[in-house]
Amino acid sequence: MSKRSQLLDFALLGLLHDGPTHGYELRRRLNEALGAFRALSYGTLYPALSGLLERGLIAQQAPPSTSAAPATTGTRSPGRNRIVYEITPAGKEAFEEAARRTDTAAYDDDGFGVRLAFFARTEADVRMRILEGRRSRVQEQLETVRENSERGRERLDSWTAALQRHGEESTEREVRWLTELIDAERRHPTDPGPQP
Amino acid sequence: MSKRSQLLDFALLGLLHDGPTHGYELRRRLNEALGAFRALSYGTLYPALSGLLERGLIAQQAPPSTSAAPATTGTRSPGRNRIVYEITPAGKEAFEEAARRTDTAAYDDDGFGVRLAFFARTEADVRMRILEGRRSRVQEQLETVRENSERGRERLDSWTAALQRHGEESTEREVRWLTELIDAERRHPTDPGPQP
DNA sequence: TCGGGATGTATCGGGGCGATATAGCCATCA
DNA sequence: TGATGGCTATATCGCCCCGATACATCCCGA
Repeated sequence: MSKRSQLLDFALLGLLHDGPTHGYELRRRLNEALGAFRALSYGTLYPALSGLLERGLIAQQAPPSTSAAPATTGTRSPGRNRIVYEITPAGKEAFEEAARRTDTAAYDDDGFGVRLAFFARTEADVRMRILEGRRSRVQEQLETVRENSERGRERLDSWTAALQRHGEESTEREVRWLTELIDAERRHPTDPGPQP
Repeated sequence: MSKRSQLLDFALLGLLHDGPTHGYELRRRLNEALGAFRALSYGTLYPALSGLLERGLIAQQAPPSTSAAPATTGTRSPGRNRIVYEITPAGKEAFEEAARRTDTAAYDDDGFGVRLAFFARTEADVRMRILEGRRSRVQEQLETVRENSERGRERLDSWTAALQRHGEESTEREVRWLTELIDAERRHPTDPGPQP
């Protein structure tokens, strides 16, 4: 179980927390929420769902037409054959527990976006720790980038320099953005934000 | 041969075009040039070098101490045993040819940074096509992101909205940055930039 | 002179991604 | 009506990338 797949499990459980849906819709929702940051491919989605199913964190509802025994995922024929999944109590528990964690995985490029997307279900103090952790992480990256561009200052041509400057400015922007989020959070410490 | 590894080959050949070096240094240089955009891991670097070696695009110089026959890469013992690579004529040719291409791979997230890093060895008209191709690609992404955030406007909480807004603004910034590069290129059409 | 940190090459397993196959649903139009 | 094509939907497979790890050497300071 890699960090990445843990993250994916978290995201899927979070989406199913809002109600039962099928795989295709889960992908659509996740890509909609994460937008420009991350996309999810089918080659990742369905194995992840199988894993969650095996561990009993989600369950599939009875298929509408086929009244026979719910076929194994493996023997099931592909095609437009909707399989609606729902979260189990164990799944809810796993999600709540994961939402309370503040691992370094919550700060890195892949992790932070997903965690932020489920902030509405995250406690206020955990939110603050994640935001601050992410900010210091990005600041570290900024320093590394600056050292790099300093070292190669003389050697690099104008286009490479432009690339580095753009990267540097983007990183600076992310720090400012995070600071704004943190300040807003401080002003309204327990505001869970507008929820559906 | 995937798009990605083609790109990596291009980058390695470009670096070796400046003179012979060893693997570790190649990795350092590439990460220095691409900075915040892309990192290169060892698990990717050495197989790529082996591939280039097999295809005769690069060659390894005789090791300094071991006077015996140059051992196969496989049987070679690890450790601090510098292997200096140099580009071959066939390698130079392959690089020049790749530098002339304007595939869609030159516009995507991974590809564009690498191509830009070697603009000094790219002809002016090819540079312009790549810059404009990249810009229209990013503009497409921007529209997709906007459609997404439009669709989920009512449903999403404030943090997810903040994430999307940040992504949207970052994409807008990239478009402006590319426009600046294009304008500068138009003003000085044949300026190859400051070279070492 | 001894130890630790930077330098350096190499491999391995896990798993994500893109492509592809399959196929039901639905609108359009001759 | 039936043929076509595009969207929805599940599923799998191979390529190859990444992170971790191992191993080995160099260099510097205490």
